[in-house]
Amino acid sequence: MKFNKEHVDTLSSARAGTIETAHGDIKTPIFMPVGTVGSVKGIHMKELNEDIKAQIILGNTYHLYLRPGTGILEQAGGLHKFNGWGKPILTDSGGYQVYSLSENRKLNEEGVVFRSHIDGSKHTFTPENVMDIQRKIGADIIMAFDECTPFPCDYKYAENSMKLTHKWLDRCIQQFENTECPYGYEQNLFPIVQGSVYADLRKQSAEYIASKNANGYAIGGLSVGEPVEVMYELTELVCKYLPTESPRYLMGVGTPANILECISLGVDMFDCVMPTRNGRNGMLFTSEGIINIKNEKWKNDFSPIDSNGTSFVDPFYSKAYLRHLFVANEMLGPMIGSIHNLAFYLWLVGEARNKIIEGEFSKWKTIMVKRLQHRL
RNA sequence: GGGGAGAUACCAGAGCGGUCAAAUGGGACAGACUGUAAAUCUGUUGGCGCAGCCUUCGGAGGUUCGAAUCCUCCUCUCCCCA
Repeated sequence: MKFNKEHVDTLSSARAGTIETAHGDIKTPIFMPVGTVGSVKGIHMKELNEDIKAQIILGNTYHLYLRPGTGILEQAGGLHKFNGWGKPILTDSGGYQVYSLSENRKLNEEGVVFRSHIDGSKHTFTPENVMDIQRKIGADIIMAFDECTPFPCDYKYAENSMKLTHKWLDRCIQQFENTECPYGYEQNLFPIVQGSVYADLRKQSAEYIASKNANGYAIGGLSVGEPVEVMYELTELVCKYLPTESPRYLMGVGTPANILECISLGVDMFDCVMPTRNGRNGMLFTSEGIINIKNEKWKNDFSPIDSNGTSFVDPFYSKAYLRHLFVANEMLGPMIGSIHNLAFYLWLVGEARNKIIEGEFSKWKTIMVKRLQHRL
């Protein structure tokens, strides 16, 4: 994998570049739609590709391991062939599930024992087998196994957790180097910075991770409930210690405004369930602000969802019609909401890239952030 | 014509002497959602000067310290038989 950093903003740390992978190039900054179980919920590959213009999507190790299982994925020839997405894929390691499914797991030095949320069966995840699973899934970018710390999190816990994540990283690297992709193309392992909300731990973690000479670096453990200002401060801090010549991935972020702010801090890659989950639940992100399409005020608004939108759904359906679909509990409503939001997110990062290249990013960002947060 | 059942908040429907401004669904309205256990979850849904008070359970009377709950009559609905 190669990262060509093409432009750097003069007034901020924003960068525009290209990541070259075995399944094609990714123009950064980029937003990656989340397809946990191998499916971006409610979205056809054709829409994802042609309409939303996604360049890379996510999958999840924990979920794909449980269902359909690595056996099926190997038989299929990897996730790309299984789900029909020929472009790059990134898989999360299950580190987020250590946090989100904390009720259903036991953590120790060796790894994590999960009690399956599907059938209650027990499954041990270690840095080694998480690498093996991600090899079999066959994603272009695979993530180190980490513990995403909760918020709030006391210093001692954060410190121990960070040290554990570092030890696990070394084991991940070891296993990664001793194995290869069963499908014959290149995979890349991204290490993850932890350290909760503590600046000294974050610095320590970033420096540790940066020493690993990886093809990309991720920032984890943020957007788990801490104030946004804290998230921005720590992202800024961590970016200072991560190599400038490699892509940086801020995991799980975020709102459109979060993304623009963090692009300006030097982040290149983002993923978040927000455009799909919130889109399914009737919350639309637009360049004019946020719409709750279920609200009564849209019932007789026959104007387009977004007349300047980039997806075919935007001028094609009216707000009144989309509201009707949600109120009537029609599955088309959540599908349109998801397509719109994803297309908007991809438009937003594409526009950010253009502005960086044009040297207009900082000015544009300031105006956009205000508009994006406005509630319509 | 004979016999039976019932009328409860926007709708359906519990409640069958006090702990009832009235369960539970649905609907309506609003909110939440950040590496997805989520087509999910939460709140509000008689009025007000709101830790209290006022007016509500088809209508009118009555019994009782106290009635959505018991009695009488009235109005209306549904079911069965002829």
